[in-house]
Amino acid sequence: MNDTLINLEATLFCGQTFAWTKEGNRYEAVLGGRHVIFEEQDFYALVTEDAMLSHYFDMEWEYDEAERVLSARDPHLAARIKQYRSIHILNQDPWEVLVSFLLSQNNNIKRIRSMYRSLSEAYGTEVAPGVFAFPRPSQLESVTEAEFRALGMGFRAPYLVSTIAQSELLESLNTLDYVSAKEQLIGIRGVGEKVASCILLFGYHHMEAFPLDTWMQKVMKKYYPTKDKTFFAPYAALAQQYLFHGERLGGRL
DNA sequence: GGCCAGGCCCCAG
DNA sequence: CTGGGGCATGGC
Repeated sequence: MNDTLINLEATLFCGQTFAWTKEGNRYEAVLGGRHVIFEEQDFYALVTEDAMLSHYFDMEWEYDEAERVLSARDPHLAARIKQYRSIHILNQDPWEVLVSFLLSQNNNIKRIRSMYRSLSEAYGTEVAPGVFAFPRPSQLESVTEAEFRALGMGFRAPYLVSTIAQSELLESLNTLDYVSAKEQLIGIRGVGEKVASCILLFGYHHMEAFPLDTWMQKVMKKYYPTKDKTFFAPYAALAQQYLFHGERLGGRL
């Protein structure tokens, strides 16, 4: 792990998590009820001695090899990888990912982050002055649809209510394969193909996932009109993250 | 001040 | 099974 590289800025703000803030070179979030705050230059020392964070930041996966394989396969992707290396896929709490991406539909990343914070401040545990954890299912089980609407959740409010009632389903997904787990998730109201893919990728590290949102559909049409996710196998998810992030921030190279 | 956003549900053909 | 309208809200 000593020379494992990570692009913290891109990893934490490429749309896979909505939990982090950055001021100057200081990163801050609440992970597993724990207030995590560090300066960029202290990151590698921190993850070396902290197993929970090392796992969260996915410091042991084969990013070097994956970046090499993907770069060799396609010049556009190679340019994106060079531009943003090394984005990691975080190991997040499936519950937070499920709710975050429920909120994501017909929405923008800025406002998803704001809604994530609203839920935390309204129902989560305060772990430090003014710093709130994302609420656990038990903290939301008696919240009504009207209360979620009053908090600005809009048409997603009923999805939140029914999802909270089904949250225990997440426990059973660890042992399922990708296809079976996705079937289970799509059974939840408000969870479709795309959101289920995101949950399985960001919450369960299924690196064969390939979420196709509006940005990725543009990318596929523009650069890969005759291809699909199999072109990027077995690293489809990582390719997707670079292509998505690059398209959002950089536009055409 | 319209337009649009990491979609999904629902209903018509 | 495929296509397209509707949906709450706020950032731009």
